[in-house]
Amino acid sequence: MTLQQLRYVASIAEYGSLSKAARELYIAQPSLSKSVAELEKEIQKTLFVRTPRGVLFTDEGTEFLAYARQVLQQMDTLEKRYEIGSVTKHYFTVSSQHYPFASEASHCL
Amino acid sequence: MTLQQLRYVASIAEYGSLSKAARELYIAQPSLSKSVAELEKEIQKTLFVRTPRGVLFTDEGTEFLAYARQVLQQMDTLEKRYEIGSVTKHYFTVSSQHYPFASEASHCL
DNA sequence: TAAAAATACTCCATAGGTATTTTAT
DNA sequence: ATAAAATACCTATGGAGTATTTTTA
Repeated sequence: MTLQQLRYVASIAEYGSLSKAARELYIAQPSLSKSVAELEKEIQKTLFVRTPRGVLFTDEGTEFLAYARQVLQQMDTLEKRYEIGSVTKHYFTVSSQHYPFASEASHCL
Repeated sequence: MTLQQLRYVASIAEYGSLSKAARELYIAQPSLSKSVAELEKEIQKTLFVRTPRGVLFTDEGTEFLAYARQVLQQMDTLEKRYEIGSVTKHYFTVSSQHYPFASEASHCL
């Protein structure tokens, strides 16, 4: 059981479906599906029932979610304290010189 | 920052040295060393000073430890609730037939 | 000067990806 | 019929390994 899996379950609860949660998490739906399937296997419990409209949490799933949120909250507190300028926030910058011929070329677009 | 890293820091605090903690955790000392080095780099703080007798936690390290233990405790609560017969407990069994010649051979040891 | 820790690699397990099939309304 | 989830397979990152060097009371 990993923190990632707890985060995933929390997101699925928030968005109501694996597909939506995957989109929000910027991961592929099958990756998310597999991750939670492994978690369910590990704890030997079904966290939610799958329907063509999304998922519905079981009672056990709801209880699990409560525990998961406790962990995530403590982790959040820790990260807030120590990763203010987190490494996870990346920036991508492009810079270049000004080439007059490029301005000319752009007229062709 | 992973749960593993938090567990590692907690163990190092408990045992007072990377080597001892590594032994208790059943991992190699260099693996542990690298793991905590990466954590320190991530949070941009030195958790403990290294001496030839082990480590001494800094004030910042001690504070971090408190936060880490909060997370670990919640995780522990969760795991206690859901992993009673955890997958992490493996068993290794060896079985064989009885070969008379093997008994004979053992006399040569 | 001997212990503890750090460095330099190697390897492999697994998290995540794409393509596709199955399922249920 | 269609959107959601599951399955199958592939790839690559990083966690853990061994061997070795560096450090300091």
